[in-house]
Amino acid sequence: MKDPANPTSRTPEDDRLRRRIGPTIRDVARMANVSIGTVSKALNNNGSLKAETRERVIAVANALGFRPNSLAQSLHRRHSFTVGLISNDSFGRFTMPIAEGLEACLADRQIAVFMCNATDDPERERQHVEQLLGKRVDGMVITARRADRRPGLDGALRGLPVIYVFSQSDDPEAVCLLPDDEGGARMAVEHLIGLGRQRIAHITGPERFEAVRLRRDGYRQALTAAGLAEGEGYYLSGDWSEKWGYDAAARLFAHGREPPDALFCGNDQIARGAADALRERGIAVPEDVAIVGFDNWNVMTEASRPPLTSVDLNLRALGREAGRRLIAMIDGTPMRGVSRLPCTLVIRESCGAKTDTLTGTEDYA
Amino acid sequence: MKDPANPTSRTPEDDRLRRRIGPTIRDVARMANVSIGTVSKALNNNGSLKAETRERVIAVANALGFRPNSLAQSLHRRHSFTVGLISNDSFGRFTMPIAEGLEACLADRQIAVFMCNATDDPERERQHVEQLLGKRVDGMVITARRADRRPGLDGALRGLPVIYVFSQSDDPEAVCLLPDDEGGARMAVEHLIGLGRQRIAHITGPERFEAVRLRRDGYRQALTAAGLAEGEGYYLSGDWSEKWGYDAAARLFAHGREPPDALFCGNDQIARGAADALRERGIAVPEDVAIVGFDNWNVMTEASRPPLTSVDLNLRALGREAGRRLIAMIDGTPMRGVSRLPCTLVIRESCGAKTDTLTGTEDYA
DNA sequence: GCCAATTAGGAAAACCTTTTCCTTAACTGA
DNA sequence: TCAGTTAAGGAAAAGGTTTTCCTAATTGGC
Repeated sequence: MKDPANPTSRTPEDDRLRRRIGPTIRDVARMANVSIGTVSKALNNNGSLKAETRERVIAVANALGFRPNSLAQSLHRRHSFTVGLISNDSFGRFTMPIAEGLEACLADRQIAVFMCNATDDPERERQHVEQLLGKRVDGMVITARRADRRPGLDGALRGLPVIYVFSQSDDPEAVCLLPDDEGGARMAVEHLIGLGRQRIAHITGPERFEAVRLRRDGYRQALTAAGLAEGEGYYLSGDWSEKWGYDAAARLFAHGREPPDALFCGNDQIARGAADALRERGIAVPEDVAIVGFDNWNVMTEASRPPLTSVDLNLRALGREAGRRLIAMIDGTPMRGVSRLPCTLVIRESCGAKTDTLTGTEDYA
Repeated sequence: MKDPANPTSRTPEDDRLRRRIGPTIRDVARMANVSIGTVSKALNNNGSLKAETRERVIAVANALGFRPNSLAQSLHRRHSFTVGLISNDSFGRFTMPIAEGLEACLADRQIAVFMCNATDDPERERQHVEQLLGKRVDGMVITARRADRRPGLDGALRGLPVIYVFSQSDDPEAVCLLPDDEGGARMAVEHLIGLGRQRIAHITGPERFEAVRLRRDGYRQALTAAGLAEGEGYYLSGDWSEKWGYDAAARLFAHGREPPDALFCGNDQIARGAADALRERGIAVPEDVAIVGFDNWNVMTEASRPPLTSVDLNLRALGREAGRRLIAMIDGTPMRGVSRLPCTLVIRESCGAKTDTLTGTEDYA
């Protein structure tokens, strides 16, 4: 049904197509009476074109609502301006702030983020990696893998920039970004010592978490540095729940022997549970016992009575930094090894100091 | 520096390139001694090829680790197998389960999800939409916009499938998917009535939220249907915090007049605050007063004493359904209007019934 | 008024696949 | 043996853009 009088006129059916798909660079070229190469040059501000031509082309492109096809651009440029984020906690409480920081950083550079949830299932992870590689992502971020470090994804992604955030890899060459749990704990306990506390107990989560071990180490370092002894039975490892905090505190204060004058807790839920236990026993917080939590999860810190002093992992900052490093790697800067970013101590009422915010010092491992 | 004896041999420098970028269909074709068309046919299982050829090509492709370039495929197929998700609560507590459900549904169909955070800023939203359109997404999901409905994004995305989840649009044609707040509230209150409660109060969040108004309506419908009157001062609107729940409960039970025998709360934080207030007054839950919360946020429901019965919004299911509908729209099925998905009542100890899970009936508006 | 140098813009290859159409060869049946 | 099918696979266009190379036109210098 082609019009033999005008063989180039694919306008009728063409137009209908375009309406669904948007105008292409050819449409702009035709309207502006130039070649498609010229349009490209005008829009990307290179080549040598008369100013008038450039402006005219741009005007036509705007009038038509032309939007360059990123897929075609990527195909040619060998960069997709796209990265993948593989989460393992089902987009949980930890992945969210990381994703937010990452996305904010990358969005500034016009890089979009594919979000995938692998739920710690190696097979799903593999599928996602496969898909992302097919889509030619420029880089990849892996977050919140479980304690048990799995072999890297190294096989498939030869040379592709990858960064593990809040998560580790077996590969010593891998780039990992983590919060400085040890430093954060040390800071919290030093703060308590600075407030005159001498008998500081530590109630925390399951030891299979590296974070638990690191926070414990930080706790002990601070005690040792101040010449304080760790009281008998003052280190209590359980699960991450309020109930455990409540029970552990009850245990600490039920004994006949001298009770602690401060509790450093492995997370805010534990801290809140402990605070509840003390309140029910008529032990005043912070007067009799100071409490410091970990995570600075405002749902907990603010609802706790009194509001909790807590260590913030700065996950948003972690995400942003991951974005920066990934961009650097994509731009060719070589990177390797594990870095830890400082935590921040957010002071509220439960420790007896005046409200403040203290940030740890950088401590790259 | 071309080898005149073998003009097609781009192997030396070519190979180095390939190593970074991976083999292309040409490499497979060359290795298998067939044309690229044949490779394509072999891998996509169409065209007419001898079984032996097909297998040989596939074997070569595997050996080379060939991974088709999605960008090139999309360019040709006019489908990118990609959708955009624009969140407005900074990947908050509500977006995440929705995203999880959506991703799970779409991943089954090999569709990847771009996640963008607009933080309720129209300008950022516009930028993200622009970027996504450039990337030629097949569809778009908008979540968790604020109460104040903003004009649709309708201008730019002529004809692109868009679905609003947990969020509304001015455009009456827009496809919206929401939880059935009203039905969920009705179910909760009917459940309390069924347990013999007669004086049921409702402590809830700020009235500017449509969810608050709908839950209140459901509450009143259930009372009316059972021939019960709403007690004087039994409806209390405040903020979403534990503190408000605590204060409101204190107010309800401090008065000289007859106290409620059940509390239906607008969210779990309020419910937990109320439970704390009652416990401190020596009022037994659920014996003296039954409590039902809303959101079924396990951090709250499980830490509350006793554990909270609560209405689950089924956000994961909402996300999955959004995925299904988006796929349908992409496949050409026309859709419009607002749908609401049923909530589920998760029964724990705070209401005095035996542990159970009840799902509301479908109720499409 | 002529040659060289510069400028403006076009043509076409390249990026990687898919798909349509076409050619060749082998096979079928008479 | 020959015409007519069918099977197998190749060639090339298409998809939308960027970039390199090239041509034509303009300018400047003498």
